Amino acid sequence: MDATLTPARGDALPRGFFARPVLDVARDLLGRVLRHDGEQGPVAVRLTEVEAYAGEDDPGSHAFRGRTPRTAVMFGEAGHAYVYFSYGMHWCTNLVCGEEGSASAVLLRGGEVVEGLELARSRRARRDVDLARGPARLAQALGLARDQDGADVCAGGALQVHAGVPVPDDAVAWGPRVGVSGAGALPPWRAWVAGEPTVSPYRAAAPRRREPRRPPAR
DNA sequence: CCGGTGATGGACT
DNA sequence: GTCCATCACCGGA
Repeated sequence: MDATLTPARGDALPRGFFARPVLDVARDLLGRVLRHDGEQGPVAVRLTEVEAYAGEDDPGSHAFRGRTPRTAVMFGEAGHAYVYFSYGMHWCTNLVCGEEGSASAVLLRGGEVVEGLELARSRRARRDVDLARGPARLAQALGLARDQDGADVCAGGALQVHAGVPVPDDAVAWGPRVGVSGAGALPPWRAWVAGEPTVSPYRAAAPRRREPRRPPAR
């Protein structure tokens, strides 16, 4: 094989990569390339921002209240995608980690489109740097939705994580999680590549203001 | 640049 | 009925 034919992509990461402690996987996912070969064509994203969720003991995790039909994938084998629907219009993508049953996962929060730029552009967004900036836009750029929930990324299927270029420790930044109430009480489990423009802006989890219900106008 | 807020549907209590 | 692991758009400075 001529390795120079796909110099930047590398082999798909094996299941053993994901079947490790979630913080290790989160850190090591930075710089890797998530590729989805969908019906409309391939799009690949170099991951620049991720967030770790520890499972049933983690108040911020969907697994916190135990196994439900929606979260069943999280309780399964590492190396599968957990894709969930949020706010009535967005899809977000996680990769299940650790030992089976640990329900730990890494939320993919941001990346840089490195393949399929035209297709990603056609799926909306204004500036290229925003195409996969934020978990919902990342999923949208790649064309990930309900169909990919539970997909095995280690089985040679349409969704794979390629080796990419690992990021050295001194280029990895850590900070509080985004959009999770009580995130400050937890260790900083969000990791990103320092200085990358594709990292989503940090916003403190502002408690939703509760407005007293008023009767509908008119 | 910043903060406020509406859109919109499913999971869960 | 309430709560979202969000985003885009708007108006103000």
